Amino acid sequence: MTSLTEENYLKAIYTLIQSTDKKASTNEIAKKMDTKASSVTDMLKRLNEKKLVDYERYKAVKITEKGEKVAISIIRKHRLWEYFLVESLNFGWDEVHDIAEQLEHIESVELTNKLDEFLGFPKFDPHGDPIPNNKGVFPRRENQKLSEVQEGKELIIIGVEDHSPSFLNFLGEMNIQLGTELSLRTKHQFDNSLVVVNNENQKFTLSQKVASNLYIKIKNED
Amino acid sequence: MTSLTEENYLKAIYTLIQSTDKKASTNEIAKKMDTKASSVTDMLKRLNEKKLVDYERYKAVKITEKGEKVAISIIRKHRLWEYFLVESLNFGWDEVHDIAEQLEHIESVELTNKLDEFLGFPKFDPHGDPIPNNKGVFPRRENQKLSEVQEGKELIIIGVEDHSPSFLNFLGEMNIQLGTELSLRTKHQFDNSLVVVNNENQKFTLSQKVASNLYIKIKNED
DNA sequence: TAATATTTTTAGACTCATCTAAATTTTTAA
DNA sequence: TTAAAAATTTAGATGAGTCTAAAAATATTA
Repeated sequence: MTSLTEENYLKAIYTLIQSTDKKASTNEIAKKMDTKASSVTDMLKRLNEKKLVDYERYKAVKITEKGEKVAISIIRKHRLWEYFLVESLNFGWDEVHDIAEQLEHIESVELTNKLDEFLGFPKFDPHGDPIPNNKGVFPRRENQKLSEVQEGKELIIIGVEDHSPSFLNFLGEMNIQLGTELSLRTKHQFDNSLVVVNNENQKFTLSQKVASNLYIKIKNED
Repeated sequence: MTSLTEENYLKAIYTLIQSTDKKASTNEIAKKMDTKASSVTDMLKRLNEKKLVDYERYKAVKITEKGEKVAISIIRKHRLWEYFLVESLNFGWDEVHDIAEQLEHIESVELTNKLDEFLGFPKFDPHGDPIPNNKGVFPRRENQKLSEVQEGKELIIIGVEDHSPSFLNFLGEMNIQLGTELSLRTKHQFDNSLVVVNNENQKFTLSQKVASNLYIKIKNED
């Protein structure tokens, strides 16, 4: 049995290890969980006891296979619920995070699988993040960012890195959503900002920061 | 802010007061919550502190208006989620209780209302229990039980009192579900068992205990 | 109404998850 | 390579929710 709090720690540790490297430090976890380092230490001892992480004091933690399974299950539930909230209940993609944070802890494998089926086995959530299947396998997603694209290319927005409402609202104002097609006109050397054109022939500039938060797929390239 | 545990106590107290009379005793609450009387006392003090119940020691508790609002909100969510699980996800009516017990604590008024809308504003859940609307008002339901019906009457099953999987499975074997129409042939004086006939002309006997767990509406009577 | 039974509450302890403040270990950099 | 800085852990406390065992209050019944 894993408690709600334990599940949240495991999710944090798992995503930290994914995004950075192979281990997560106490301080990193504390920052991500918005808690104190001493609380993290306490929890790491408990998770180690339960064989959900490999932990030795003063050394960064690794997640065990058992712990990884829990983390992936939470992520699966989170993303399926986000999909449900947006596609079935008509929430905006900027409104679903906090609700999904709660729903991800509902415990019932059958519920998760029936929800998955009801939704038509979606591969990506409303932010373009891959949804693991019931075996825990993630679908492959292109990991190229808009900031890495060459001038002249045509591309499609397939995901966002930053999930904050402020960023998502900003994209909304620019008429950018998943599936939006853009053509990259110019890359300014000076600040790495980009000039892009959309399907309605609207031209606008995106800062390096914005571009590095957008996952894209080059058009006609597979 | 009400915690998950506080919400469960309030729900228990509210339903006890509904079903019995005007007040709930410590022991009754303990039984319903499957916990010890001393734990109940502790919780009643806390709920009283928060003005969710009116409590004086050694006296049975009453729920306040504030507490009632919380309880009704939990019941609303529970029943809407049950409806969703059965109607959208194809769960059986005997499988949804435990999952709904978890989902009822998800905190988002907007979610509840959007779910309600998505489901088409259902008035009754899969067990025939009334679903309060977003103002907390319950739809009216006939409260007559099968055990109170006179011989010769035609009736429709509109609800069950006992929600246990064993009872619901038993009904399933008898081909009884919500909406099932029956005609009451005979009432045996000896043990108050009933002989009924369904639409397919199958005749069977129902014990007093079963009959007193079925809510019905007399056919052609409104 | 007094004795007994039942119900309810208190006292004290436990677990989970958290905190602050102080101590320890590791890392960095002079 | 040693001193300072940073990261991490320990010690001790707190709050929510629970428990057992004992005490107190209320209800029952002879």
